[in-house]
Amino acid sequence: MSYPVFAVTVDLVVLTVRDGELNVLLVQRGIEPHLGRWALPGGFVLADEDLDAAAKRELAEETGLDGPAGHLEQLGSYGAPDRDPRGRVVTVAYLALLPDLPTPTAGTDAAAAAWTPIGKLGLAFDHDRILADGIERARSKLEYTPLAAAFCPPEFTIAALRQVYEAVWGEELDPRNFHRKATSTPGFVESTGHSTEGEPGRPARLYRRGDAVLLNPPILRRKPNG
Amino acid sequence: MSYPVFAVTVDLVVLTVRDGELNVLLVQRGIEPHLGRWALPGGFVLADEDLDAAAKRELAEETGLDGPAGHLEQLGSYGAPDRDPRGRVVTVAYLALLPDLPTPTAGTDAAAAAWTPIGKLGLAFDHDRILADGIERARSKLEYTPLAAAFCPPEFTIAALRQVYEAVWGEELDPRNFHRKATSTPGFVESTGHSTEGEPGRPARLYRRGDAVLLNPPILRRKPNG
DNA sequence: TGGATTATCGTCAGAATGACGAGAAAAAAG
DNA sequence: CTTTTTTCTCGTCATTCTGACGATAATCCA
Repeated sequence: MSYPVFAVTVDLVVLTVRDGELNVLLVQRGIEPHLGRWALPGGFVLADEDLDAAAKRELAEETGLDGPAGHLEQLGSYGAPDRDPRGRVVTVAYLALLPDLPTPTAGTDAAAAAWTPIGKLGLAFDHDRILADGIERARSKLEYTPLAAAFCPPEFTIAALRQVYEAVWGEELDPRNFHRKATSTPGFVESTGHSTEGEPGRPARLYRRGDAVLLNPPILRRKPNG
Repeated sequence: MSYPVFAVTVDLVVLTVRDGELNVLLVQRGIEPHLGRWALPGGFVLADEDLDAAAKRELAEETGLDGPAGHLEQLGSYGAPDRDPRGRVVTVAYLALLPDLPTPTAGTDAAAAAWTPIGKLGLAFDHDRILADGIERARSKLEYTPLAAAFCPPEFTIAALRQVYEAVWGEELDPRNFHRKATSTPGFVESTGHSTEGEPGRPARLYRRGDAVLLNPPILRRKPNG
């Protein structure tokens, strides 16, 4: 039996919140095809490597991060026959949610790497589509899971958590109602006993991520469909 | 530049509700590897074929169905290096939700095809895992989307819709509260004006699927985490 | 004709939500 | 040092949503 031959890559939608805005990690391509254009970071899956392992490896290469911080999950696969001029390439996209980090270093095959606010970006390949799918996944996951904390450092205030929601959803939330909701949903956050110091305003209690996997009840956006 | 070579397959988790139970479409393998064992239907992606097109083609081959009935979406990709003894094979799994259909015919490479109630199945390859992921996706999608109607014929009663929820979730729902919820959630179902005839009990009004993409508010399971 | 069965509507208490007032605790300004 | 500003935290209240369940309607079946 014979069957067609493919190359398999992983591409990463790495999101973070900087200055109250949702940002994505992009690299400027240093090789053909699409040389010089901006694209999602990624690369080929190695001969003896699992897909998840390839995604973790690429994430570590691009961000220097390889601890358990943040969140990484598979987003979906994209395999249109003409999506890569080099031939038949299927890419498995992953979504990563990370706390704010220093500007990353450009990896091999990349001329530059940068955090970029989301918007109309004109990326290489089908990466605009993949990015849009990743953003929608992140918006939706914030409703039903405690993953907003993946955007925060290990200890964070309720206000910081709320600003994550506001940045990802592009929607303002009432601080008082959000505070009630975050602290009363079981397993969302747990108090550390510490507080902020030196910031303007009343000091805020610091929390860490709770052990819930799903938020019950969820925190719903006002208009999931627009 | 050189990079590893892969084969790419699509595998289908085809679910339906039969006799109040959630069933999955399985095929008995007619070729090596795993000859004679039960597995999810699937096959290789063709040389000039998109992933979604391959999934649609396989679904049509296995069920004879190719209209817009039911629902088909990508579930996820699985690519552990040792998941197929023939070599490096990445499979893109799809989830299909269909109304109850006659028993399907076995396709090529399959000795038999059958609807099977879900449970501990011992499938070939990593298909137990893929099936479990598909079932969990279906359970979750019923909470937030109107996709339960994909399990029903074009016109259906509220009771039939409720029985879909009960079969997929394995949980009984109060008929009166479910009726209120289904008919009051905007875009979930719309009345056709017809009613059932010849069934025991009071005739039930028939509905068709509404135009909503998301249920707002959602219909939540009692214990999403177990 | 009467009972069984299922659909549909209604009621009521408790939970969750949205809108907003008000006090607490700090830094910043005068 | 006092006042103002800022932000956090708690509380109130009306509205909506949910779960539990009673009651009636409309058919089939014996």
